[in-house]
Amino acid sequence: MPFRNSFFKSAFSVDNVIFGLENSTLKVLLIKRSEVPFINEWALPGDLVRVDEDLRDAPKRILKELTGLQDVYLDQVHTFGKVDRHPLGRVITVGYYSLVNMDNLKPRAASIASKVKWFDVFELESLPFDHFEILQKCIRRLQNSVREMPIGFELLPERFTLSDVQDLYEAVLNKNLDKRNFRKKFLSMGLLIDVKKYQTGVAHRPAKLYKFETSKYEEFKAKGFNFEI
Amino acid sequence: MPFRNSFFKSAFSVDNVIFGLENSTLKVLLIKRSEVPFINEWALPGDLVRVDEDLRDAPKRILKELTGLQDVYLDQVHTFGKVDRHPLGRVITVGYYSLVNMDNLKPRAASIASKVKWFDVFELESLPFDHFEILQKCIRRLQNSVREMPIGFELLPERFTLSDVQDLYEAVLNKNLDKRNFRKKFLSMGLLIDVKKYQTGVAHRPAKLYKFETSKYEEFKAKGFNFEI
DNA sequence: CCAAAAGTGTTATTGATACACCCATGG
DNA sequence: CCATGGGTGTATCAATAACACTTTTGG
Repeated sequence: MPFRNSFFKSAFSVDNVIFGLENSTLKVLLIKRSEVPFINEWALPGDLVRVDEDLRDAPKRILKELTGLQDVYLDQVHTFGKVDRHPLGRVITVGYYSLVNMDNLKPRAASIASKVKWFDVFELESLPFDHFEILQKCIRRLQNSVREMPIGFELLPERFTLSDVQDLYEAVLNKNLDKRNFRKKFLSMGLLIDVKKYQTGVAHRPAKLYKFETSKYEEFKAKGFNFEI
Repeated sequence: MPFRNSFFKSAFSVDNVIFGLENSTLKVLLIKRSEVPFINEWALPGDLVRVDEDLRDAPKRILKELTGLQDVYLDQVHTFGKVDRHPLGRVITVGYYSLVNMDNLKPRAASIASKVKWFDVFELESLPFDHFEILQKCIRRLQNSVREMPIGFELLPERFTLSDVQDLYEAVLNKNLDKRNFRKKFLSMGLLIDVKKYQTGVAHRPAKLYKFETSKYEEFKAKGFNFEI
């Protein structure tokens, strides 16, 4: 590898932890690498930050390449900079996580990858580079965020039931929550709008459908809402 | 400036927000820059990360150069990467904050600075580069940390009174707290050891002295203690 | 009529807030 | 004896946690 000593002595990259929700399970989107090192292994999607590109635009670009999505929730989590974290040179990487709605989403292999695939977050046990550590930090950050603010609606379809929301919270926190307490608390926040419709075609009592009140959400975000579930 | 187009197309740096406490006021250590750009202006101490240096070691190095201190509390806060944040080239910077005990501490001008000086955190209104933004993020991080875990003992002398602790919290949070409630709550955590001594030479009833129980602290940190004041 | 998930209230416990006076010392 | 900060307890209110049964639909 001529890498370390040639054009590229040091560089910065971003790595993206893209979360989705499927069957009440928290998923993460990985790519099958088409480049050395770790070619053909499943890893976090990432790329070098271009010299004329704002740092924050790099994860946006990757997200758009892989999913076609723009304007998704995106949060910077931590920067990883061990000298030997990349076997081919000095690369400091900034870890971001984002939340996307998996409905109608067909991630496509982009230039950086030969394949993309969703994986169960809590079943992964290792990843190349320090990607496993990055993933763990992002999970913890997501869990903390979800506890203190009503985040994660990005993971739900446009109209959803209260049980969907609870499933989401249980998937993210990876634990069960009390139904009555959850509903009481969540409804009292006034973030949900009753759309006056019900589920159809389900083999049980159909649930009320809600949508999400964006304006209230922004208000809460602005003054740092304290949400503890 | 030949900077932008010559050896240095892009680089990463760290910037350090070093907090101290003096007269119940939260302070931050700034340096008077001895280099372009912004020569002779007061700014956060920072430096490029060396190619063979772990990211986390860079703020440690700076801290040691300026204060002689090692093993101080250090937390990575955020990475700043606007294309134009540095006028001479592309520099992405990682912001760290640390907490140091100002007693017996004589910060010295190091290679990066002609002078160093403590400033009142809440009186600063602007700084060069995006340092003001970095400072603000670090303040918020410190405030959140202090709210949810018993952090900040690094800012106190080895033996202190309960009022010292309250002063610390008030300085960090920049607001007044109820004395009885504070004491009740703080003592109930069991983090303080009564050293069975009292202040001397004060013109009022002398206060009990405490020291800090490190083992309990580590225990709390490990399981993510929930401290809300 | 059975299976499945939706929906609903009350009680007990815990934690948060608000608040005012006496105590020990130095000067 | 005065000024200064140290030290203490209670009552109210709000939030959290624990807990079980009825309802509506499809098959």
